[in-house]
Amino acid sequence: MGVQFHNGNVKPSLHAFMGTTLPGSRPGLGMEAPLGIFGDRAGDDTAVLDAMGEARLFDRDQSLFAEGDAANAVYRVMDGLVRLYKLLPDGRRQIIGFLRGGDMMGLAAGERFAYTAEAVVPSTVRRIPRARVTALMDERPALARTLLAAMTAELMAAQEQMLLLGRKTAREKLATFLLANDERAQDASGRIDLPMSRTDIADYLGLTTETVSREFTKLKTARVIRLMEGGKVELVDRDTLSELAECA
Amino acid sequence: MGVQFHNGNVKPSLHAFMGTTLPGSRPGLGMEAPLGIFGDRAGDDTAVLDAMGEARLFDRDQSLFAEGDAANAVYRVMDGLVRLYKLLPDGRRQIIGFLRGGDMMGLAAGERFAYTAEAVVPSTVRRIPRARVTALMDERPALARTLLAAMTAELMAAQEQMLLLGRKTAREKLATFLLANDERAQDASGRIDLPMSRTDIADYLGLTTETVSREFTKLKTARVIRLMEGGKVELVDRDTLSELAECA
DNA sequence: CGATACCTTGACAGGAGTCAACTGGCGTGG
DNA sequence: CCACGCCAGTTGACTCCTGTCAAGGTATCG
Repeated sequence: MGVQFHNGNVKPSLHAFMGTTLPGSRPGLGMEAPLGIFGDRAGDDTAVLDAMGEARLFDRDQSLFAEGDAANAVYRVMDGLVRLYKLLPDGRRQIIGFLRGGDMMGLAAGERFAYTAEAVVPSTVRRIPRARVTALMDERPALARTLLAAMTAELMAAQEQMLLLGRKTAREKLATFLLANDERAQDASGRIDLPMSRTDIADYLGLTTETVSREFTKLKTARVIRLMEGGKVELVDRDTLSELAECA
Repeated sequence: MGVQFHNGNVKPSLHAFMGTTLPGSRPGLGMEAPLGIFGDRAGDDTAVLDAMGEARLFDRDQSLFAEGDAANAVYRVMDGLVRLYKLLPDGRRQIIGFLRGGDMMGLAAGERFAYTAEAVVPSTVRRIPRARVTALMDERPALARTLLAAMTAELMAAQEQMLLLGRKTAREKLATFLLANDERAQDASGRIDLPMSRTDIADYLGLTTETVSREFTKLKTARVIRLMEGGKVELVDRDTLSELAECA
């Protein structure tokens, strides 16, 4: 008995993670800012931010900050991969985003962080004190617009993720995840680099490790993807994957 | 056999919906802006916004705009209740937020809206062209900060909702929902006004109508809540409800 | 090369979904 | 005014997708 697939429409997939990629910075790495209310005049204000703060290397599983810590700074991932997550009292974990090079975090926080940030692999992260950011906004009002555009993108991604978590099946979730990463994490040979564990993926998609593993296997058996060494994935049949993702 | 409850910690619940309540405006109705990076100098810039645009009455189930429409304006709910939702091609629906008086929407949009907005009950909504907002931001740079604070609150609520959708059980979801509304939708007698249907609640919590109804019944049988006429709910035992919500 | 962590696979269980019937309120129209 | 139809809500019976528990495989690393 082969894997049975639903029918569905082929549509562009969601493309953004929770991380705020500043438009105009790191061309080719960051996602494009939506051409909305704030994005129309986004300059390269981020070049200023990049020169600020100190870059630091975080080891695998080392935390940048924890839920409840005072939110005194914003962070910018230069290289590597960072996970953001929230916990329930009994230990259930929901990953709310993965951040890659060029992404920012910590902008959307109150006095204290509402989530924990950890390096998935050794990662270089720049820490920028909040006072610096506010001061810079005073100097350059355009920066506020840039940040608004970045937060817009982040919020839209969050809404897309709510649709996924609330209404998609396990298979649709994984297919959506793979296609989202197809746009963000392709290496030179067109393969997707997924350095995070099955548990991480499960906690991001609202599933268990076992279910993620089973769905990976089914996609592999159906020749839709190929699992390569080093956690890389090759998308063999993107059309089928798009159908499976049920993207709006 | 009575309803069996889990044990858990009593913690403050999530309190915000997807709507962006502008801090400083409509005291007592809007939620407080987090005292974060942008909120520290949020003035009453929103008074200016309130004077702009035209207020209009929308009937029950009438849409303000649909997913895919050009995002030419932002909207502010003056009175009533509005639902925001996304659809999958096959009709599955995820409500990403309910907006009450004082809430804004449409700030976080690209060229086109990524969700549909509909009045749940007859609602008065102010429509403010985007050009007005951008112009006003040029005049008053502080407005950008206010908007950033508002979007921060919205994003934090979205992340809390991701935790709910991805990791909470049906009972925990409903308990969380009731407590969230306890802070937002209390009437004079301390009861919660829930004008939306069971289907709306289900689509907001990632459940089905039947499951929502069953959990309501269980809470009622356990004397934790009382279902009143007119869609009102009285929270009899908030402590138990907090335990059930498993809020972090 | 052994220890450990991660992944995969199998067997089984259970929570939520599906399908269906029944109830009650409400508006409409005979 | 009351009957009817309609819709939302509730409840029951049953299904099934995903979770749980457990075992075995494989890669990594000291």
